[in-house]
Amino acid sequence: MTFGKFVRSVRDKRFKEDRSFSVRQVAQRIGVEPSYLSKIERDQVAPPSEATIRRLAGELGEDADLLLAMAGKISSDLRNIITQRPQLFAELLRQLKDAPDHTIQSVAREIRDGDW
Amino acid sequence: MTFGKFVRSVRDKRFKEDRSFSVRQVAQRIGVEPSYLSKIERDQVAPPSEATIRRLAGELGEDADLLLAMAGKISSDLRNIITQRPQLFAELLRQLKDAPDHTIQSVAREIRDGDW
DNA sequence: TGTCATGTGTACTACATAGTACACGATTTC
DNA sequence: GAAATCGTGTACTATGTAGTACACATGACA
Repeated sequence: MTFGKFVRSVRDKRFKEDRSFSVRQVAQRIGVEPSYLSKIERDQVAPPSEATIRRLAGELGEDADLLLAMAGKISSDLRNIITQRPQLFAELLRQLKDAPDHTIQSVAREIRDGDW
Repeated sequence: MTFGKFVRSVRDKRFKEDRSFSVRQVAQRIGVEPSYLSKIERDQVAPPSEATIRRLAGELGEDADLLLAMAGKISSDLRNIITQRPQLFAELLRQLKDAPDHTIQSVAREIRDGDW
């Protein structure tokens, strides 16, 4: 599923129950031209900037990290975390590349619970 | 330390013992114009592309992830790892943001040793 | 049946990215 | 002291990013 198709499918769903989720009105609320949002949803142009993706995610009630990932981007706060200690995080991420989801989850949970 | 100053300091050190580490010769080996490398080293232009940074790191014997981080970039393979499972890795990284180095290291080691 | 909102096509723009090409004066080397 | 090598200044370019502005045809609806 491309970025555009996903956004369109989500907005369409919202639109069915709330007429304020038209291309025009959503575009206005997130601060872009309707024709631009239309092109984005049909993958006629590349996904928008991180800031615009965030506003779109907020408006549609979707996870910003997920939308950013679909756009091939990484949240700038995550980039900052990594660039602070690049070698450490590079090694960790490469180790976790093929780890099952539950492994990553339990590592995160154990860190959060302070078991380290 | 900026990207440019760091590159210059490393290349200068190599140059002292090996005359083939001049701006001109390094530039030629990594496939860019000498004037461009000169500008990079004096921070007169933004750091080069990921591909060029990788060639430069290889040539200078420095860690590519470190040089990329100094350029404010993230290795594309790491970006791929994250965008495959954005929510999972986003949570993990935010948990690890303020963790001490040894915590991140021991997590990586335990994953590698299969203790999960 | 006229008006109103809808989605979209076309044309254009400003700024960033990632460099090249070439000339110049200074320094080194033979 | 001529030739080669050095670093750098200036000018230019192609492509990508992130959009705007406006017109148009279509369909809803009152």
